[in-house]
Order: sequence, then C-alpha cells, then structure tokens
Amino acid sequence: MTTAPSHDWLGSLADDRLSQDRARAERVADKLRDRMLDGELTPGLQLNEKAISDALGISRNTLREAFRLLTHERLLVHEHSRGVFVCEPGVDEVSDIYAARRVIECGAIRRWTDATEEARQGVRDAVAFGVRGAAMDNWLDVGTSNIRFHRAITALAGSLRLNEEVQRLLAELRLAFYVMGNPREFYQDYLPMNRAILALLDADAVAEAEQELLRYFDRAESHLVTRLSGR
Amino acid sequence: MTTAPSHDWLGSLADDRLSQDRARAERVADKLRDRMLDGELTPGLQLNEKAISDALGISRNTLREAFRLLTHERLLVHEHSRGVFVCEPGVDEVSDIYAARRVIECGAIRRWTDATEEARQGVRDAVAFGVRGAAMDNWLDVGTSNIRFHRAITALAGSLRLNEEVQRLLAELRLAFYVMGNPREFYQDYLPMNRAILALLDADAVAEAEQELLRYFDRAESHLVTRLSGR
DNA sequence: GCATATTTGTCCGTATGTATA
DNA sequence: CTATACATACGGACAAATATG
Repeated sequence: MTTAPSHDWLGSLADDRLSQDRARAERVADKLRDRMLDGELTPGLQLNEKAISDALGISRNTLREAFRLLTHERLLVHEHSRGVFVCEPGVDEVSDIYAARRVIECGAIRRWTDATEEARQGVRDAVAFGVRGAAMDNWLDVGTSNIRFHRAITALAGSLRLNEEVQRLLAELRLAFYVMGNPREFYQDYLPMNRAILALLDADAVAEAEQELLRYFDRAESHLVTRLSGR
Repeated sequence: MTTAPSHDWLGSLADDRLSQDRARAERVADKLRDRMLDGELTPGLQLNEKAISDALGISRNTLREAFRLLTHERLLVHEHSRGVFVCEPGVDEVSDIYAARRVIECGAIRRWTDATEEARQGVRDAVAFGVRGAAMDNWLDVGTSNIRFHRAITALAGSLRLNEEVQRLLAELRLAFYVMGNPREFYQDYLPMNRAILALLDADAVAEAEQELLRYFDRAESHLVTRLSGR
C-alpha cells in the first residue's frame, strides 16, 4: 500500500467551519466522500487520524466514526494497526462490481412497463442531460449523466435498498475510473448506447434494451480491466 | 418506540470473556447480531449504552462503534439523543426488501447454466438440508435451510458484493419474522417450492424456475404483510 | 408546567500494542 | 535493537437532550 505523505487537500476540508450539534460524523464522511469522488483523495492515499481531526477541529473518536461509515461503503480500507487508506480497486473488484451490476440493473430494466411514470421520466432526463453536455463539449457532465442514467435504471425497480446498493457500487467504481486519465475517452462511447437503450424502452422493446445494457456492461468492464491490468 | 426495561439477556452476552486485541467492535457487533437473529433481542427494544458496555466489559466508545455497524446493516435504528433500538420492520420495509430480492435473486437464478458446479451444488445442498430437517420434524433447520437456499441462489451470480447485500436483506427480514410465532406455519409451504425450483433447474428449465421463484416471493411477501398489518 | 435524574453526544488524555525507520 | 510514529481502546469529563415524578 503506497503512502503519500502530502496533506495538501486538508485545507479544502477545513474551509467552512462545522457547526456543533448532530450527525457530525456523517457530515465528515460526506466531506471525505466528496473529496474522493472528486479525485482529490487518490486511491492508495493514507488518511492520518490526527492530521485530519486537527484540520477539521473534531475529535479523533468522531473522525473514526466517519472512517467506519466510509469503510463500510468500501471507499476506505482499514489495515489493522496501520491505518485507513483510500481504496484502490483492482481487476477482481471491478469484475465483481460488474457482475453485481449486471444482475441488478438488468433485473431492474425489465420493470420498465411496471414502473411509475416518474421513474421512467428519470431515465429520459438522465439521457437528455448527457446529450446537452456532449453538445456543449462538457465531458464532466456526460460522466455524471452516465451515473444518473444507471441510477435511474435501477430506480425502475422501486426499491430504496436496491438504489442504495447501486449507489455504493458506482461510488466504488469511481475510484477505479481514476486510472482513466481522460473522461472523454471513457464516456463518449457510452452516451450513444444509453440513447439506444432509451429508444428501445420507449418503443416497449424491453428485452432488446436489456441486451443492449448487457453489451454496455461487457464493453465498459473490458475497457476498465485492460486499463487496470496494464499498470 | 416501545422501551422494554428488561435486561435479562445481558448475562448471555458476557458469558465468554472478550480477548484483547483486534476488531473488538466488530466482535461485539457479531454478538449483538446473533442475539437479534436468535430472537433474544426483540424488535423495538432499546439498547442502553452503559448497561451493555458494563456487561461486556468494554468502553462506551467501542460499543458505539458496534452500534454504528449494526445501524448500517439496518438491524438497529438510531434516534438522536434518544438512543438505539432494535429495528421493527413494517409493511413498507418488507415490501421494499422483497422488491430488491425479486430483482437480485431472479437475476441470479438465470446464471444457473453459467455458474460454477460448486455454486450449483450449494443450491442442492441447501434443499437437501431442508428435506432432512422436515423428515425429523426440525422446523428450525427447515427455516435455516430456506435462508441457505436463497443465499445459494444468489451465489450463482458469483459476486461477493451481491452475496453480502442479500445477506443483509435476509437479516433484516428476520426481524420481521418475529411476528410469525410458529416457524412451521411459515416454512412448511416453502420447502416444496424450493424442491420444485431445484427440480426445474436440474432439468435446465431455468425460465420456469424463475417463474416459480417469483411465485414464492409473492406468497411469502403477502403472507408476511397480512400478519404485519393485522396488529 | 417544573424540577430532577438519567441517558446520550462529544471530546480529551493516556496507556498499550504494533509497524516502520 | 532501539526509537519513533501511529492506531487501539479505556476511563473520565462536561454539556445537552430526554425521561420521570
């Protein structure tokens, strides 16, 4: 596990003062999670308890509770008597995540006709957001639209627990995306696939949409795996 | 939230002394989880920090970390400045759980032909265990065999993350089973269904097996929901 | 409605064990 | 092997919220 001693990112955490009362640990966890998904806290980085708790003006116990939350989300790994580190997902983890996503999202997309109109509209909105982003050459928006698209597909099943699980899986995947330097390279191929899936759904060709979704998973996984194994 | 002041179950927690070194909070969480799934810690019961930490010979901070873990598994609920309570899942929660299980397990069962022989054998073993239990009129074993069966179905997909999620869902569901006084009443109908599903799988009739699995979910959910709403 | 006791939320200081230089 | 740095866990403290009479 590589240990980068730079704590430059600490400043960005302490900018706004945390107010006193409740759920402080969860707010700290939210802050740390944001920094991880921004790419500021890179995979493999060690998180020092004292440095962070001092920077945030909170106690170590509170910070440890935040670490627990993030460890449970698989964004941090905990090595006994060594500390916590930002996860760096490898090939095995990525394959496992895609196996889970294949099951969940393919199961969810079949509910298209049974889903609420609101849920179906969520899928359309996600695609539309990505189309606008691509038109304005904003590939960061295209990336987030892709996330939104897959969360919207999952939401067709109408289960909060399923939604949360997919959100965890996507957050974990985001740490693997770190190896993809250029977001455009990764996402430009997938926006057309999302549009195709939506077109099939709107034509009530649900089985074909599921097949297309499976093709997406195959391509995205192999794309990511080849990048990860070549390091 | 009902608060039962009886702390009789504390003795059974403190029986074997906790050894010193690692992951103490996780072991405490395991102990508490076992007591919940045994039915010793009944839904709605409040867990007193000081009483439990004293009984276990651990500090409050360590116990609070264990609470965090179990809260994240949805086995405990945390009410601010009031404390933690054993979850009592209602109709909405149960429906949500079954919606998630329908997606996950139906997606997983389709992998039957692609799964490893080891995973397929796991399904056969679970059914066989239930058959033996029924023959010996041991309905507790039949109950655990049902849990094993559904975990084995999930394992066909070959994703550790999916397995863990289903395990969480089943643990949460177990708290809802509390309203079913007689385990035999609940399980005796489902063992034949599991046998039928296995027979269809072994005949490579995967689509029919999935349909039968869906029927199981519909029956189990309505069975539980009618019991929960009539209180 | 009020006063009191209990419980929780938050934090500190410290002793101990462990890994790394 | 020693020294240093760090994580682990404990006990105690105090404020704030809640429950009880």
